Amino acid sequence: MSKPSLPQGTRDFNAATVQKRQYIFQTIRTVFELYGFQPLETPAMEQLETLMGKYGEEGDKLIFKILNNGLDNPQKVTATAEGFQKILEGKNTTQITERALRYDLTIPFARYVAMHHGALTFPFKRYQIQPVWRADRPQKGRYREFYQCDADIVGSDSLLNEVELTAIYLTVFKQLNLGVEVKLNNRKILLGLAQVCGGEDKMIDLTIAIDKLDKIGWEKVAEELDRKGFSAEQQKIIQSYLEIEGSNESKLEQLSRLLNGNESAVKGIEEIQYVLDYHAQSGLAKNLVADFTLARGLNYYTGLIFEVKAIDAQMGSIGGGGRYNDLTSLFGVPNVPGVGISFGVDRIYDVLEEKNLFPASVEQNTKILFFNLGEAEAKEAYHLMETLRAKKIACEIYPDKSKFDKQFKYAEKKGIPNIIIIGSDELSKKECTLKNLTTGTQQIIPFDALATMEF
RNA sequence: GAGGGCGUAGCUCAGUAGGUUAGAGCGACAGUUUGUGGCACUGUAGGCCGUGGGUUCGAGACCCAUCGUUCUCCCCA
Repeated sequence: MSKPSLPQGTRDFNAATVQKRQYIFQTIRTVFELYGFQPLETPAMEQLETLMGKYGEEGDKLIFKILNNGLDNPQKVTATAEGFQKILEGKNTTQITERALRYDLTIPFARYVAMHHGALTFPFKRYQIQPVWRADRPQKGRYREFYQCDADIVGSDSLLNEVELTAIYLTVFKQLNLGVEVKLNNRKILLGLAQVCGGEDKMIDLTIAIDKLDKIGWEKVAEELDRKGFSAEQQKIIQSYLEIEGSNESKLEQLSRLLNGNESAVKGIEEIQYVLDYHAQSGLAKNLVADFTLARGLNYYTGLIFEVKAIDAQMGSIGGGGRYNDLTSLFGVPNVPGVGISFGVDRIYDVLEEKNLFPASVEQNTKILFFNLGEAEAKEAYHLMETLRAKKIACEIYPDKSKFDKQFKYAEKKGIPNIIIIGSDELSKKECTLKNLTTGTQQIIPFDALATMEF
């Protein structure tokens, strides 16, 4: 028997970690509900067909596929062999795999809306907090199993939704006490730029190239644009576009001048302006940054796009989202516009941990440990615990009659702040000795007085 | 998908140019102390040196593969 191990990129979470993660989940969940979103859960696995082709070529490769059962069935050897042949040719086949682990929460949500659109009340607002799986190579801030927390609104074109979703970002990170920048851009602006520089069909090439700006620098981006056939004049516009700096106000103005008159860009600028205006008074507005280099890989986005970056942290984006006009048409139900955001809990955790931003209070534990000094004493302690627990005071008794030393050390290790000693003396006087381990002080408390105390 | 670093006790790590029986600190356990912890002292346990193969008279050290981990690229949360 070899040593047990975990699959690559997966983790166990100990008590302290779970509590800190719950703190993040709870913060996000509470804010989602405060904005009128309701929960949804979908299965860990989906039909492979539901997921394939939705995340681009790279994405397809990163989907965890589930091997069909019964491939070794002698009656199916021919079909299985055929299936493997197709796999080797790079094709997918239900003969080998027909299910896969979900890759994100947005596509399963779109599938859900498509399946139930007749029964849902629109606008439909749902939030979803579940793990997703990607067959990516793990590294810092990247896992093969990680949680996303999504909130989406479908069935409404209103920009008020974008306003609310950005407000959710700002509120959650304020509550988590984490400094962030919520970047805003608009696919309509990128489309406008593409129209001005070489045509709509080059939009994808263009966005991929400019998305790399902060990584490889303008020189390399220009090289790539050259390869993709952008003229010197077009590159000059793109360069000016990327060099836009200043306040949000000033950036929008510069952009407006640069792409003068382009209908799509004008619309995109107005939409960003709309969201910024709504937040102008809030005090959190300073964290909203118009960033025209933001592209986002998923090409189902059609309007405003968002990305959240923690300030002063070596970590990729910790959240992202945007508007998609027609996601459910992938599943045969057209004309359901939507907009959504996502929080990457695992990365948020890593950043909060690195910056030491978890409040001490998240590590909830036992408040009182009753020492075990024998059968009769333990029984009395048990009755007292019932009273305390009814008052929601977490307490426990050391299960074995052991030396003081051992019981003290147990309390210490678990970080239990108080211990109660009931020995034969106390038992006969109907009182107990309460000791605070942090201060070292102790007092005698009558049994009936215990339940009225605060811990 | 491409490339690099690392993997020795529960934890953090030593282990020189391959050479007998693989070490330390912390932790755990026991005792000094059968109703008052944290300190100290004494002692004890704990290792298929990630796994499998190879080179060698001899491998924890070298080679190959594999798994895990970490970092970079790609892409992303």
